[in-house]
Amino acid sequence: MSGTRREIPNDPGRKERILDAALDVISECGVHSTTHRKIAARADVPLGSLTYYFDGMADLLAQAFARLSDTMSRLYRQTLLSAGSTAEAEAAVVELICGPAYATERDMTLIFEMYAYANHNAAVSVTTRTWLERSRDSLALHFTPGVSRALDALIEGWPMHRAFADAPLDRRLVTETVHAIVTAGPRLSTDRA
Amino acid sequence: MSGTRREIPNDPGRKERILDAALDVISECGVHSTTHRKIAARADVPLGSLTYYFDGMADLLAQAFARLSDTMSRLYRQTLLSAGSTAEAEAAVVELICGPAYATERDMTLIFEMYAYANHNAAVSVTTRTWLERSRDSLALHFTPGVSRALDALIEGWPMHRAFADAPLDRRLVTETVHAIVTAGPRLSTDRA
DNA sequence: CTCAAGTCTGTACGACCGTACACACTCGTC
DNA sequence: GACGAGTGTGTACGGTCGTACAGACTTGAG
Repeated sequence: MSGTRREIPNDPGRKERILDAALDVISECGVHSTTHRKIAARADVPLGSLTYYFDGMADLLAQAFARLSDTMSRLYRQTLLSAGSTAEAEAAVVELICGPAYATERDMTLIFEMYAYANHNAAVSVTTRTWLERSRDSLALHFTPGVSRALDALIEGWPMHRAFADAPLDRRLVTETVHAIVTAGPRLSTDRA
Repeated sequence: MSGTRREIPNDPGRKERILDAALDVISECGVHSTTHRKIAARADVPLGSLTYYFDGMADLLAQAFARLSDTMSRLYRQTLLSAGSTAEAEAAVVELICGPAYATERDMTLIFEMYAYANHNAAVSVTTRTWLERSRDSLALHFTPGVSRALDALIEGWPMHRAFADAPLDRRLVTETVHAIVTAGPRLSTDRA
């Protein structure tokens, strides 16, 4: 408008492709052996692109994890939004814990990596905190704050065990545990939100 | 006995000091930026010692995490062994979730790092699996298998949230949730162990 | 003491990494 | 077509890393 074009990328969407490639590399190699070169190769972009779009490795990882967190939060919320009753919400929670849809092996690995890395990177730390808060907010659509907190802990902890156990989760046990917590709901104190 | 001495180290305990130093470095810097040199400096031993005692970085990390797992398992078991009744066992579980004794910031960070690294290292993967099994076995001293599994998930997941939340855990809520699960115990199926 | 056998270490090397930056390319404007 | 502002890239450099290894050191036996 003022004479010459501005800020018009030659290859739109490139940044996102790099972030997706980064998540792929992280899930396969772990943050500890993720490098610019591996990501560039995976995204099929030149090495220089990474320093062009991102301000160093820490920035790249932070944005990749932010993207992961966003994707997961959306899936999470959608799953709970689709529940029309408390009973359906309970089933949704069970699904989040047991179902392969929510926690693929890739996703679980990435979440582990994010939690670990968050302890050493301020930006990823707030991303993680935000993701946990959003989870709780989604649960709060159907449950009291106390129940939400308890279920959230369960949703975090149980797939974690599943990730390392050789046997699949016992769906009936999960269902009954969720129900026990929800049933105890009215008695669960909600000291602070 | 057969002529000359054998396998008598000049500096016994050195290996363990290196492993402790490694855990310090991991908790401070994360596996992703843990190096031989940082560990050597922290342990105040020459760089060459690390290659002398350990067969590469992966081996060093694996042994460090094995040491961590062992320490934690022992504390865990001791806490539950000291409970004389189901009520005391419940209190012990609450303590494990809320108490600062079990999950110091350093320990939580290390556990996160172990879980993340386990997905990329076979030896650490079995260490992690063993640690989870030992946790469940300790719980089984007081609870049915089903309840043990549910509580174990809670013990894993709740401190995880605590680690990133700004507010401390609501002890009353934890107590009541644990009680709800234990109370539901007889009804909790134990499909497979 | 002397002497091996075994324990340890200081140094150096090759590999790989992150990053900077000079240059090539693209495309709206004229 | 020519221009040039802004977009994107190939390469090369300094730095750090893991690791190998020649040799110094320790120690019990003779």
